Amino acid sequence: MSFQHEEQEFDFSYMFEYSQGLQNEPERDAYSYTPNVSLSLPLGMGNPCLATQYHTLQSSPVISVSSCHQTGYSLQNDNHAASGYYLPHGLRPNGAPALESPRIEITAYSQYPEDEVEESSSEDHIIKRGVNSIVTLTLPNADGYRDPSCLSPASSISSRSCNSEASSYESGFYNYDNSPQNSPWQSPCVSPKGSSSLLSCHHASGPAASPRHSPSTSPQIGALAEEGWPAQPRGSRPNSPFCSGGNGIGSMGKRKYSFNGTPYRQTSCSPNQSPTPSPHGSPRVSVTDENWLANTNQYTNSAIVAAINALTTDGVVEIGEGIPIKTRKTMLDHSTSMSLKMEPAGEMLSPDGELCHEDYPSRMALKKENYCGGFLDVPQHPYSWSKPKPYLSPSLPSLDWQLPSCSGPYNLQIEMQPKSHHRAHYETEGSRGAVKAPSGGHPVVQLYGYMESEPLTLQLFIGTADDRLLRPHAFYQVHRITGKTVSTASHEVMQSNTKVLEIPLLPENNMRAIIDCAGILKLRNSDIELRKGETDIGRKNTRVRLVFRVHINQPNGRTVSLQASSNPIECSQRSAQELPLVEKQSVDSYPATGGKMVLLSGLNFQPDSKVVFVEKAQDGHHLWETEAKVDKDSVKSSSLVVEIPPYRNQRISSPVQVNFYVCNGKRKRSQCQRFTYLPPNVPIIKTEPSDEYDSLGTARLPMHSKSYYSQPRLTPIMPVADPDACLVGGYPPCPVRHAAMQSSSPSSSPTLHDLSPVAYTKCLPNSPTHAAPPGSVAPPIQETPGCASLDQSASPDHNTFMLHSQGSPDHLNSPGPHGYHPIYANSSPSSSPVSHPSTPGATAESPFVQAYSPSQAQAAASSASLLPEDASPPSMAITVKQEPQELDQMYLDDVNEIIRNDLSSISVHTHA
DNA sequence: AAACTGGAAGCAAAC
DNA sequence: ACGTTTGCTTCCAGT
Repeated sequence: MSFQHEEQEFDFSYMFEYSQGLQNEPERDAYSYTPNVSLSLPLGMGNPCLATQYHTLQSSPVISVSSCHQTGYSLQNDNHAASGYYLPHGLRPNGAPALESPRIEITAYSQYPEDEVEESSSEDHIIKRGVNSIVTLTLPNADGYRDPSCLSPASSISSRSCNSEASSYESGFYNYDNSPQNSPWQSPCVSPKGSSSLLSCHHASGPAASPRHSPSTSPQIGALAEEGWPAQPRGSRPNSPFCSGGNGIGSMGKRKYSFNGTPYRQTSCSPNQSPTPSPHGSPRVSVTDENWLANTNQYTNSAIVAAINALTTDGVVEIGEGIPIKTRKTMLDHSTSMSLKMEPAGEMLSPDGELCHEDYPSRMALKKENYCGGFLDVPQHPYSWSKPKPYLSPSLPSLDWQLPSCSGPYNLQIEMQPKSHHRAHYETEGSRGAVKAPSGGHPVVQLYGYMESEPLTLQLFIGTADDRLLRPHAFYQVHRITGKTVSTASHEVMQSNTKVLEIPLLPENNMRAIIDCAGILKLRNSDIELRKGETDIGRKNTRVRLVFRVHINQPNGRTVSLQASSNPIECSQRSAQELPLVEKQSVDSYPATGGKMVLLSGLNFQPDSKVVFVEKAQDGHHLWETEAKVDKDSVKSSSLVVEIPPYRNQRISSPVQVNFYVCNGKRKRSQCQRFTYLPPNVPIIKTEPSDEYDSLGTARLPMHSKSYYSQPRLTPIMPVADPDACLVGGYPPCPVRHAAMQSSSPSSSPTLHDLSPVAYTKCLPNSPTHAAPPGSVAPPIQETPGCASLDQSASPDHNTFMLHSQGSPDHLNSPGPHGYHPIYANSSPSSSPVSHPSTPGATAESPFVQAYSPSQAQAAASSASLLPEDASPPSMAITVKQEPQELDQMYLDDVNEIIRNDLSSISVHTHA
């Protein structure tokens, strides 16, 4: 943490630079995006909102943001769409799109002195900022895979950074954390100089920034300058943008010698980067008033941006026009700034910096256009990818935004989930091939409900699989696979330092794509950790998810963006070989009396494997832990039968969500799997037998498709239901389809986020569907309506709590609405799973919908706020960290433990 | 020959 | 402070 100061300073410098750059950039605007962008809206509309927000924000950024959004929404014709986005975003207090927020801030600063900004609460200023900020977004960053600026620098909380984060959470900031990437807060907060903090987010694009940094910075800069680090060709060792070279934490020592040994590295890197290792996280913790202000500002900006995005996404044209050209330009610039990694495949950078593929099918070109245009609402013109196009319009939702998997008639589903393990390759290695499906084939993604003849572009990026909100993974990048064996065309683009693979979704193929062109690249931890603003730690952070997105332009000019994330994928060699993995469980819930045998299917089970049920408080403390009885005789490497232990309290009046994991040794634990204890009188959820079950040959327990990773279907806790749905713009959530695999779960459920569940819960009750079965393989689970709702409600523990507590009531409450979104948003990630509507068209409104229906943004908001209370008032008190529900806990656990320790909170251990 | 794969050595961080 | 364990990267070699 000592570094913080440095960082802050750096940030400052960055800001400086950035702002300058921005200003200079005016030219770029090239495209005015469309009306959509027009974010104007917000502005326009916004004034009121903004102003309000602004104030609000200061107090609680989150809230204010929400409100804005809502307001915006309400204003808009379609609230839905907007809402959708918001919801997802919601989490981020920043709400806003993480990425954006940072950018915004920067701009603002540049134009407006910090002082002014902070001081002035006037709407005008705000507005301006918003605008500026937008512009800012465009900032070129070059850093490689992850944009410091945009992405959450600190974003990922993971680990240690968590500490700080944790604290932040407590402080109520945690929301931000949620949106790690985005959250401008992260780094910004830290800096004492509040404003500066904002800056911090951005990476140093320029050397200038570096000055402050320790000398070491240079490397980064250099790297950035060169290419954003990703650019390097495989063969050559790319240095990661941040070379570890040496110093700092990042250096971690490892491979310092690399010099000798590995020529690659360092070379490019400047030896000195001192990255300020300290994760920004600390900053959060240390939020001071000043910081707060700064944050607030950011926040505000973020909020605005978010709102804008939302609107934009929706395609609200009206708004768009208001936006200054400049802004747009900036945006463009930004795109330009984006570094694309060139691949042999023939991709070309357009002058703009955009990546173009030669080989990409013409259709794709069209799509792309749509893609770009769509967001922007720019009239679509067919263009070839080769054309330099402004990269994503600002309107596109940030990659760390939580989006629903279904909206209205559309439903984006992962029909075939990827295998739970895929050894990622380092840049120093050759490709290790495309991610495969358990069957030997490849993951399959399909968009249901799309009847147009226009091809669409399916985006794919590597997301996190921890308990926090889904966001681009800092340590992994999707890698485009080409060759004879690859049947799917694709092309890469960089979006906010995250490589995104774009794959055509063709009507002739029923909008179905076989993902045989996506591998996973592992970036050196030291390189990433050195990045400025990066708070995530790479160690043991080896689980990822494939995140798919599709943006559908609507006749009304709006764009519906859907997202589906896969089950978690373990990417480390070792883990894949040693860690137990639970893919399915025959029973998701059972009365507190326990006693029922549950069949677990998965990998790496051993005769001495133990199954441990645990219940944790929101703050991560163990409330209860007991080892279940394993039927040693039936243990197979792929299956294991355990007896559900009785819950510690036989008198529970509502479902209680707990977790369990398989343990092969001290540090060899599977991710936590969810399990719900039901009150004696509650009907048990009915599960359907799974195919696998038979295959296992083991007990005849029906298997739930759940995988650890998979979203919890049943579990109320999980955001499963798709928050997404709620989120989705414009359309009511789709009935869940459950395809199995779906990604569902957004594993993302970040600790913080878990909140969503609450909202979730409420929504869900009605919809029976949410539970999503695991992948295609598993049959959907049948839930009893009652049960489902119950579960969710039950879960209040986690879900609900998280939200409240974390956010600190204030957030949520204050603006009312906001709380909402954030929550949902959070959940959404995970939710995705839930959301899949089985039938594309199905319209059944999900509870969410009702609750959130866009039009009623406010209502929703209010409701949202209400929900939490209802759901789990108690939880409110609780705090902070959520436990990862589904996702990978292994790693997370470690991280969480660290955090806990830091927090020094008292833990109660109850051992059964 | 190139792209995958599987395995493991070597080193540093975490225990 | 020291030894052991764990995890990360890089290499090597086989398919």
